[in-house]
Parts: sequence; C-alpha cells; structure tokens
Amino acid sequence: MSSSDSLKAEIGRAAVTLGAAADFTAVVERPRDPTFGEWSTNAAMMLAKPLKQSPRDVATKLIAAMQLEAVGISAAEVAGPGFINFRVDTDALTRVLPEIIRRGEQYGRSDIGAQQPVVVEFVSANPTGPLHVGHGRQAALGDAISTLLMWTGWKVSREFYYNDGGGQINNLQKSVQLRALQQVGQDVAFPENGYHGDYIGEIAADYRAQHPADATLSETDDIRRFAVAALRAEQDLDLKAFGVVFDTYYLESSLYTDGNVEKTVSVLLASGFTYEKDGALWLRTTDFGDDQDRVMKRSAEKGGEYTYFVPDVAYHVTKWERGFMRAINVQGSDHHSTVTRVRAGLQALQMGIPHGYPDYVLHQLVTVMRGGEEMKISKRAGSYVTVRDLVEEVGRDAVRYFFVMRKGDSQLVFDIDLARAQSEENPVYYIQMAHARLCGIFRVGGIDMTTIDGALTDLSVLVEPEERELIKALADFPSMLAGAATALEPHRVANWLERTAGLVHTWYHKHHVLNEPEPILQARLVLANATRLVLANALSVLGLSAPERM
RNA sequence: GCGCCAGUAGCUCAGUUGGAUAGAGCGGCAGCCUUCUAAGCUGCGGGUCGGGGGUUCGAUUCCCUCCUGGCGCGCCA
Repeated sequence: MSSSDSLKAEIGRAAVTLGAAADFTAVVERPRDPTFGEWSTNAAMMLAKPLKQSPRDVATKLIAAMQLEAVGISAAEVAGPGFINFRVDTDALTRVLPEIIRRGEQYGRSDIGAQQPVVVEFVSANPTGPLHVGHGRQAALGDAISTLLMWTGWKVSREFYYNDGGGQINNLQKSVQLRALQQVGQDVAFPENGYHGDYIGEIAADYRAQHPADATLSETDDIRRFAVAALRAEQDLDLKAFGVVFDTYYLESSLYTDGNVEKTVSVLLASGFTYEKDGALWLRTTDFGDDQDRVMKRSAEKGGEYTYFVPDVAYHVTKWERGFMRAINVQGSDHHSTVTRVRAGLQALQMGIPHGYPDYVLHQLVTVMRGGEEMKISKRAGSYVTVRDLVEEVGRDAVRYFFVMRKGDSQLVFDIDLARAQSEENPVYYIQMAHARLCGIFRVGGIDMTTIDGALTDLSVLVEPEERELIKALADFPSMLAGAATALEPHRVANWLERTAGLVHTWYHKHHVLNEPEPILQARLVLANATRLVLANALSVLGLSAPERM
C-alpha cells in the first residue's frame, strides 16, 4: 500500500464521520507546486454540495477529524477554494528508498493483470518489402506496450501476423518474375503497380542463381515461396537490428491450410447474416455498427476468392480460441476502417466474444524528412527509409526513444538530419547520462553499490528540496507505470524519464555525495543507488539500455 | 459528403482521466568548469490552450457547433 492509498483511506474515513456517503472516495494527487506539500485532495470541494456547507468549512472539519500522524502526515492546511494540502515528514518520505533497493529490478511491478493472457499484435507487415519507418514506430510502440503489460502482471504474447496470401503476394511474385526475365534479356513490360524497389531485382537474381532448373522462369509457386522467404528473412534482420523479439509468427496462409477460414465461413453462413448480391457473398456487418456491408467472397468474374476480411476474422477467432481473453492490435491509423469491420465479423459469429474485442491502438503515420524534403513512403515506388537505415544512422536507443516519446495519436515528423544533428543533445542521451552519472559516483568513490541497501541508514538528513522532489518522483514510478499500462501509453514513461533525469541533474549539480560528512554521504549513496535502479527499470520498459558510463 | 485523429510558447510536444498562477525540451538572451562526467547546470523573456456557445463551485480536459490539417471511406491488404 502506497502512502497515497493510506492517506486516501483516512480521508474517506474522516469524510464519513462528517456525514459523507459510505462509498465516498477522495481524489489524492500531487499538487502542481511543490511548496504546497506532498499531497493534495479536493475532497472538501466534492463534499461541499451534499453536506450543504462551504468547501473551506468542510476542509477545516475534515482535517480535525483525521488522524494525520497515523498516515505519516506532519501538517495539513486549507488552501485556495478548498483544497487540503498535506506535508509528509521526512521519515515517511524516505521510507521508499530501502524498499526500492530491496525490490531492485522488481520495483514498479504490479499484478493488475493477475497473470491473464493477452496477445499484442504489431508490425504485421506484408512480406513484400523491408520494414519502413512506419513499421518502426509500430515496433517501438508495440514492444513497449507489451513490456508495460508484463510489468503490470499480464501474461503477454507478442505476435506478428504475416499476410503471406492474397493479391499483394501475387503482385510480388509477378514483380520478381518480370525482373528475372528482364535480367535474362527478355523485353517484358513492368507494370506500374508492381514493386519497383531495387531489392526486387536482387531477389530475382538470387532466385535465378539458386533455381537453375527453372530456365524459363515459369515456376510461379517456387518464385512466390522464394520471394516471401527472402523478404521474411530481411524483415527478421530489421527486427533484430531494432531489438524486437516476437513470441509467435502467425501465417495468414495457415488459416487456409488448417481449415480455419472454411470453419469461420460456415459459422457465418449458419448465422443468417450473409447474403448474395451481384454474384458475391456478403456479410451484413451494418447490423453490428459498420457503415457498409462487406464482401466475404468475390464474384466469379473477380476470381471467386475470399477477401482479406475473411481470414482476418478467422485469425481473430484463433486469438480468442487460443485463450487470449484480451487482444491488443497496434496498427497505423490508415487501417482504422478495419476496426469496426473485424469486430462486426466477430459479433456475427455469435460465439461469445466481447463487443470491444480486440482492443486497437492506432498510431498516426510517420512523415520522414531528409534534406528538408518529405520522403514519400511507398513500397511500390521503392522510395523509403527502412528501419535498418534509421538504426544505423542514429542508433537503436535513439530511434526507439523518438518513436515512443510522443503519444501515438499525434503525427510524428522524423527529420533524419535533425535526428542525427540532435544526437549530441538528444533526450535519450540526457536520460542515459543521468544514469551514468549516478553510477560514476560509486565508481569514483570505489564503493560497491550492491552493499548500499539503506536498511540501517539514517535517511532523515535528506532534507534538501531537490532531494525531496527526486524521492517523490521515484515513489510515483509504480503508479505512473500502472497508469501508462492501463492507458496503453508508453509515452508517459518517456515523459517521466525526462522529468526525473532533470531532477537528477539538478540534484547532482547542487549537492555532492563524495567527501561529504559520513551521515550525509551514506544517506545520499542510498538515494543515488535507488535512483539509478528506478531509471534503469524505466529505461528497460522502453527497451533502452542503461549505460554505466558514457 | 460521412467516419477516426489532431490543433497548447517562434519550433517539437507534455498536461497525472474536471482542479490552484497551463509546463518541458529546442531555439533566443544572460551567467556557471581547481569539486562525484560542461554529453551538464542556473536565470530571463515568451500564451486569446483553433473560434464560439453550453454543463458547474471550477473546463486545455466533458457536450454541441464551426474553422484548419492528417488518415480512411474497394469484390486492395
């Protein structure tokens, strides 16, 4: 139980003695201005109306009714329109430091998820080209969300869905085939909507070298398999460069071979929500909130195949049947039209899947700037920046940080020149530097940090304002993390890191540790060690390294 | 035309789920290295929170409406 929880409970108890409803719960938060104290509540303003008294009167009575010492409060005062500000005594404040060190890499973890299984699907790029910067944002975001959920007690499975079927794959196969034919001197036209990237020609050359038996370059199945395998291998390298590891790769093609598509179709047919029109099979998704009905199976003139929609629904059925009570899809906002469609398809099955299944985290697309010009991200035009290019140019940590430092809802301009120019004053270096500096204290002092646990140290000497602010930030880490996980918003971790790193630099600059009198030295070593640990934990949540020296 | 997202300092963006005098970084200006890393620190200036209504003790936050930008609206994926 954190100190704010016990304070909240005490406010609630006191409120009931004044006549508040038994289920009254106060809001306790950090006041904006640190001179107001450590905690603040608006309870008196919330109670003013039901109790028919002025907020300030309620506040005064509330304070009188509370047992402040019992919850570590040294002073309480009424402020403004009726806020109550609380001051925490130093002993209660510093109590968190030994706890942080004791829990170490576990500090910040909680069991909100109760070990329930959740699948987080992200990247899910078609194997038709290398991963571009948009995928990079998704990889950083999806990976951080997954880690956040793990930290808050969910059993997380990271999943990559490969669209290795459908028209784009046929397009890929044709593109490779035509490039191969051109390479052996045949005068064949290359379609405008084919894949124009240089990598297509490379794959074509590799195919010819490894399949000498296919002299006429007509084995389309072989070409398709070869091209898909080659691009999957490329994407794996991209992901490896980025440090993202998936638990499962789910192949769209397996939904056909395993019979899941047919099974889903038969259930939908039996549901009564399908109909035929213009020779095609439709699903009445408008019955479930979609803005138009969707084609399941194309008419004979259009090839008679299932649309992407059907295996997509079948895929999400497997998520449910594999035991994932919760599913989160991280996608670019250009796919947002699939949200209601997939949910509608799952509802039409009437198999007890919840209405909001799956959850979606949609992120706005990334605009890439280079040399002051916007680069068009188009796989078919073959002009775009890959994840690997980016990692090689600015480093993995910096790329990851830049992609998660902003809320997914806001558009992200990734100016490559700026990212490189900023590398010396990059926020990620600023944060990592704070960690390295703290490690430096132990290194220079010749002190083994593993011996600093604070269990028997007198921490009451940590009275400087900069120290109290820093300790509060460390104490807030678990609730910040829980909030970020609940909202699926990793950028909150980044914001916390920047703020806390700033507090570290301020403290470091103003107060020394080594060569201070023994009691202060010991107490500050405890603070330094605890801070170092929490910074490292926060960095690891975002998939960033915590260097001990830079 | 309809749907989703966004609009906050010169620029890039936060804003703890409705709280107090709206913040940070960068840029600008002025300072700080015999002291644990100057990859850093301190101070100053900078605002019609897109506009207008509404809800209430209280709105950047919730509702309505308009303006601007991005994305989507296929028998593509």
